[in-house]
Amino acid sequence: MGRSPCCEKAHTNKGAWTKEEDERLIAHIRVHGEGCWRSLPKADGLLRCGKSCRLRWINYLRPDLKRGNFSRDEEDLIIKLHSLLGNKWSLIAARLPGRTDNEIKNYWNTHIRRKLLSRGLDPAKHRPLATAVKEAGRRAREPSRPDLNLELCISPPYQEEQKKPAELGENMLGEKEGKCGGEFLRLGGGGLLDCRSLEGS
DNA sequence: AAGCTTCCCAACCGCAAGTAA
DNA sequence: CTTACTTGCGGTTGGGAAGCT
Repeated sequence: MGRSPCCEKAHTNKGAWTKEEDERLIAHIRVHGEGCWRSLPKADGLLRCGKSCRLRWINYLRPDLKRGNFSRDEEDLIIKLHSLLGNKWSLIAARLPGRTDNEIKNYWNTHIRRKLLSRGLDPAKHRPLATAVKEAGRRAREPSRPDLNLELCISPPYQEEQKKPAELGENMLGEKEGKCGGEFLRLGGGGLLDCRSLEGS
């Protein structure tokens, strides 16, 4: 695959976005919609590379973003999804409306990961650290095998076209607010981690 | 109050995948 | 089929805020 620099670095701003830049970006997307990130800055006179514009919009400016603290249910769901999907933050985010992959990744690294470690659990495998180490050794001796096809057991991600949870008084799992996504994930409480079990650590 | 440390999150970087020419 | 370009993803980092001494 060919690769090229995403932008002419000499002519672009870096670092924190100013209010004016935000407003320009929002105005542009209101008129033209999302997409064509590469040509967006040029079209709108923004001294930012397209990548940066896309990131700013997705992670911060999008109107449907929830922001604020993660609820216990969200945290629980993240742990469950992570145990199935691993570090596939975009897939996890697709199942948490209003949350971005970046936000979830940050939350995982700063909160959940630490909680799991302090309980002696391997955040990568969701198993006790000693077991995880043993298993790593055993796997090294075994022939490699493909991962489970998770798409088979996880329902499609939340999509904007679907009925909005707020309108239904339900979350994206089709459940009343306040429940985790066990059924949605076909987990059925099969012994996976529950964030509540980490409380008080 | 000042200096230091830790925490958190927005943003950057590099790579891979997708796709148009 | 190959190349060039764009988009999206995951890992990492910089710096401001908050907490501590």
